[in-house]
Amino acid sequence: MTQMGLNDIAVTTASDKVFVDMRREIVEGSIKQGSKISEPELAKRYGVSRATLREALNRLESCYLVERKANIGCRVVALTAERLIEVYQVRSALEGLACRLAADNMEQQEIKALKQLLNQHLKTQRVKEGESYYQEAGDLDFHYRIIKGSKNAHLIHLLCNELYQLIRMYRVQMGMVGPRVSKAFDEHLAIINAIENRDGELAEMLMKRHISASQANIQAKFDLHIAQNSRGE
Amino acid sequence: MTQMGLNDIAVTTASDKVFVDMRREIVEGSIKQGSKISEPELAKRYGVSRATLREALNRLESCYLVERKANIGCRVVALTAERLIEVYQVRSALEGLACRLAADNMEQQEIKALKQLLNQHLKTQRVKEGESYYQEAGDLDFHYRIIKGSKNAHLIHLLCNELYQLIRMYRVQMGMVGPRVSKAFDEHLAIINAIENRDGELAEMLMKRHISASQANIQAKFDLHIAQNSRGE
DNA sequence: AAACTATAAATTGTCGACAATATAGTAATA
DNA sequence: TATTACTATATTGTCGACAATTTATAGTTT
Repeated sequence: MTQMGLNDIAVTTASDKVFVDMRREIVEGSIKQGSKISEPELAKRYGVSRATLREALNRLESCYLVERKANIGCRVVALTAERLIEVYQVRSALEGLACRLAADNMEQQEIKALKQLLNQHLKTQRVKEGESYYQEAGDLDFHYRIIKGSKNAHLIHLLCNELYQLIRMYRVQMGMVGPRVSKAFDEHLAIINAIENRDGELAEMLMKRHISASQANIQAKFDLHIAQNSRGE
Repeated sequence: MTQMGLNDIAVTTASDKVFVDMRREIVEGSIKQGSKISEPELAKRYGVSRATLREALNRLESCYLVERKANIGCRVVALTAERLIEVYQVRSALEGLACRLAADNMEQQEIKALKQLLNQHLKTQRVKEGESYYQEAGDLDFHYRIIKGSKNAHLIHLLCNELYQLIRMYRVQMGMVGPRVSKAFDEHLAIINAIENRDGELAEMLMKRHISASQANIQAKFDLHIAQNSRGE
């Protein structure tokens, strides 16, 4: 289950590769948030020309991981509490929509498969208590499947390709591991049940709540981080 | 009121200019929807190098006006009925959110100014009956102000910079002039009233309906177009 | 005649170098 | 000492050329 479903882009060209690599490094924090990006330096580091690197930077900008200013340059996005709220407001609206559409458009078979996946998560999770990378991947996978179930290509692109890396970045860098696993599991279950009953309205509401809970969870970690850092730690 | 509020980007660099020019040509249809984009040809036409043109193409891709495939090239987006539905589902969710947030976050002064703008539209519209370019610009302006009133930077970017050009493209190329002006005006009025009363829930609902009506309106023109074209016209 | 193969042309991807702009450092002035 | 003006350095923007890939063409085979 390595990076499963994360982004099924065929990596053909050199700039594709640089894009995928940099994206991982930014999300995971090896390229630090808020840091300036030097084109000559990174081009050398990845062994490509500046043109190729810039192509990758453009795509990173498209998924909100870097910000660009003309004649000034590129910066890795800074994870602030304000931005977290903004992004989650958008995410909630969009995934709520996706979930409502999924209730109408998911095939019976897709629903069944997703329920099986949930059961499987339950097992693995119980076994690998504490180590929640599986949960991280599993949670993502769950959301991905529902989004795809909406059958709205534009929405799928918006969430899976553009927005999700930034959300992942928050989760990874805030160290989202842990205690929400079982609760999140129950919420997932309720959502898929609503979808199975073709109750779009309920599915949308449940998804929005689920995302709100997730946001609150990250927010708490965030405030903790801030407190630690302001203490000069 | 020329292109007012459309996109307040400072056009400094050469690729900026090419981006803005091409965007206009695509939206207005002088570069035809669905057509292949030849980099050498367009670079010559705009008098820039391919590198500069490609930079512009990347940005056009970010606002959904062209689609790119590795080693194959760039195509102008094709306006299909399916895509219209998809885009408007997303737009409805996002602008609904924006409207709800605006009810909380718009300054009293902004609300007042927007009401004045509406009154002004009413006058000009009555005078210039039929010629609805003003309405087109006015409608956009109304939506822009509410979106900005949400004070959610991510949402503002998503709608104003990324999504709106594609929506404009549908409206312009479907020849959206006309009979919906007075109805739309009343809907605008109801929305701003809800915002003034700080009733976010109602404001969101009204905005979603307003957008649904707009969609239905475009859809009708679209079906007409299809019918005409299939008759070999 | 249709379908497959091989070659030629054209298009996109990538590179290194130069031009334009911004930043850092230094000297001069109040 | 603080501030401005200027110079030098570094960074980004743009260009033209080459490499890799795709598309079009011609030729061959069944």
